[in-house]
Amino acid sequence: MGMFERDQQVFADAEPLDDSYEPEDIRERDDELEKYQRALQPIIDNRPTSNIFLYGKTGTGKTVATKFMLSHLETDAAEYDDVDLSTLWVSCENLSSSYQVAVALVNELRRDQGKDRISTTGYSQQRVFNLLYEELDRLGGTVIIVLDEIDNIGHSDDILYGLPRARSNNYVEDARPVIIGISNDFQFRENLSPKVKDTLAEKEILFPPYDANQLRSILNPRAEKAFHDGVLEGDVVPLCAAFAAQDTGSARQAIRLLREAGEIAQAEDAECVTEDYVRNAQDELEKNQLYEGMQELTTQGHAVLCALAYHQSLDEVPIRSRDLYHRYVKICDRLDADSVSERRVRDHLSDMNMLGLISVYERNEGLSAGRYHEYELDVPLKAVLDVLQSTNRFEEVAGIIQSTAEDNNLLQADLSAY
DNA sequence: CGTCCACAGGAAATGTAGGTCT
DNA sequence: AGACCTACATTTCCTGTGGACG
Repeated sequence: MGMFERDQQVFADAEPLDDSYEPEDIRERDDELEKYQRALQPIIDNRPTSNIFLYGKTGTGKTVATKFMLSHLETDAAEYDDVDLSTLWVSCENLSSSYQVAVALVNELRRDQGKDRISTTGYSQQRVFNLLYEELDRLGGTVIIVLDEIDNIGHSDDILYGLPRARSNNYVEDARPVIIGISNDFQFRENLSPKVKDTLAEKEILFPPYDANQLRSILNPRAEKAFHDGVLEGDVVPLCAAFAAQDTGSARQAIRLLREAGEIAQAEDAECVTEDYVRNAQDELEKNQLYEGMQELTTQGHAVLCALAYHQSLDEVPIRSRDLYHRYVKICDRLDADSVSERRVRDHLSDMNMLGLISVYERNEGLSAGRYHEYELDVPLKAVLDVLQSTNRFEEVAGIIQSTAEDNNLLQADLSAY
């Protein structure tokens, strides 16, 4: 008997629970899709088309709706000889500036030609823009440019200024760029420079978070395909929907939860997926997220975390940033590592707060002691120490902290909670 | 009601490491 | 080789601010 056997007790076909799955119809987004369609209609009519911006948190259907609309648009456009349409999709997930987006666009446009990809540094911005206009012109016709997760470029929004004007400024002659921007961040709109704002936000479509009912309606058809009949207990889908709704309202989160619950059930050779598996899945996913968050910190981040863990092990929390900084410097000295400025440590602390690793309390004692923040771990000390101990550099220090914590009986409660 | 503490956090400068072009 | 480009972490400099105190 092999170590790996095919085991299909629970899943019939896990694909509908995959992140990349594209359902053939989109549920609970009728109004948004209708708006979207109206915004794209001029392309078929060969009329000038506004740029479109989609806003909404992750997992609210922006990307999936766009893929859906574009694939319909492409098939329908093919029916008309005088409509020349191409689409271009760039995810800005790892692109932090207009420059990088422009490079990515050029490389995407060059992909099917034999031409070389261009490098991500070295050229001047104008040069990259010129290359981009050149490629666009060669393509010609209406070119839909989807910039997914565009908020990643932050304040550097030159490309959003340049592209929409490329035609009116005669940078391109044969191409009509239409930009579809997708943003997870509401505030992105506010932070755009004014000259960009009015051109770009011509048509805006808002994707609000899903509520529990909507999530159920999204999950049900997928669940039906993914699992064998009768495997899912009645409460499972509603519970996944409820967890995701009260947390983020994200369909992605709800789907992951459902899949994880199924995987746990399958791993345990269970006959059916019960509510308990959903709860386990929720814990498991949360735990993974925190572990990953901690592991991906830089050495400096680890040192800051280590300093906080030290104070936690002495039960000296919450601790104000000044004292934490002193401890951090001592730890760096001991590890023979460079230490960074207090300002930079504040940034690391703020990052870790965003990740949900630590909690911040604002204190204010007026003119006697001023304003300051106090910090404490928001994850079990044991979990932090595990990560640090698996990081060469911190192995020894983490060991010392662990024994201190044991002396003070500060680890037991953690283990049961984790 | 204004003052003023001690830091939070914004903005810009700096340094180092990548690259292209002529 | 030297001029000139961006990226990214960090430093430097600074303005903003909530509430206890007077």
